[in-house]
Amino acid sequence: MDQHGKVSRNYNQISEEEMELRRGPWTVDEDFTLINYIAHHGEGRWNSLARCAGLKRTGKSCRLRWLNYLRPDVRRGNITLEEQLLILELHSRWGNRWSKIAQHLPGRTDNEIKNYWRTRVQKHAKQLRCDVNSKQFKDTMRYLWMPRLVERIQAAAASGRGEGGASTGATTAPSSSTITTYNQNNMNYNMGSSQTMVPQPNIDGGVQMYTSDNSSGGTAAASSDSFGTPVSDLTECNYSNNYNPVNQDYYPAANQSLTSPTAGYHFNQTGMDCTEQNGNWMDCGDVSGNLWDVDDMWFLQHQFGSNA
DNA sequence: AAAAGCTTCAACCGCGTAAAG
DNA sequence: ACTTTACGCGGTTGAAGCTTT
Repeated sequence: MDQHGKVSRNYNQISEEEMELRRGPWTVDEDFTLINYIAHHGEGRWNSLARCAGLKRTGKSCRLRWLNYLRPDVRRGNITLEEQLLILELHSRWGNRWSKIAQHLPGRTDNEIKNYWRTRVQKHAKQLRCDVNSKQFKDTMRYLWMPRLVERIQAAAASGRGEGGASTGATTAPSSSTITTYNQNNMNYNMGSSQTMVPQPNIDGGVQMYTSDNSSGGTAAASSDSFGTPVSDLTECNYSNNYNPVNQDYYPAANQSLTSPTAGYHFNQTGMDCTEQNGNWMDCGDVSGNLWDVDDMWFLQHQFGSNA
């Protein structure tokens, strides 16, 4: 038997109970049992924990349930703009190192980030008919999506001022004073009062952590994040809207007259400004056939001469 | 209203590796 | 030094919910 076989058997080694090991979704009772047991005895030693707690589960299953779901500091709900930006940045740096990426997103699990990547980002790559690992796609992320995200964060922060709560907690955009510079590998995006961003030579090559040094991005925010967070990922282009974390509604931005994020950027396109086309940048609910695609296709074709 | 298709995400699996014996 | 055990990571799956037709 190989190593894997051994491991697999170890988690299920209680032969007399093997037949009655439960699998699949956890029940409320099981959750309660696990929470209670860990509250009294702590984590770790998952196999014995499962046995001692009287759970008909493998240690592996208990560990996963606890880490990804029951842990008190786990954040659940929609990935915020800052988190999206961070995920894109860190993934471009580390690839599918989900747990490593998750370490920089307090309260988020590697599983959740992985799911986000697969369901949102990879889906988008698929729609653009390019490989998620291709240079084209990576550059599209870097030069198109990430600047957009930065601008959206900035816009959210701007409109959030005076809204109360819009800059509290990790679920919302940090204030503009928090966001100063977004560093990518080779360039920075200034996040001053200007709406446009100009790539600049990188200074330190580091990753700007929007949430980590701010206590609002830590576990405190996690525990208070029982309400959802903005539905605002790459594929849901509510750019013309803002999110009210209090009532969880989107509302039209009052003084927002944003141009395309690509406008003012170095690869500014002509004749493709989405604002010109419909007067409402990315006024769309989903990516399918929307302006993201048009923009992205344009970018891919002009930047690389690709027929992606 | 119902069926079909699609999306999301919790849970599982296989594997590598560190720690313990 | 070798074997066994435990843990953690990344990939994959499938059920449930949602959307579209």
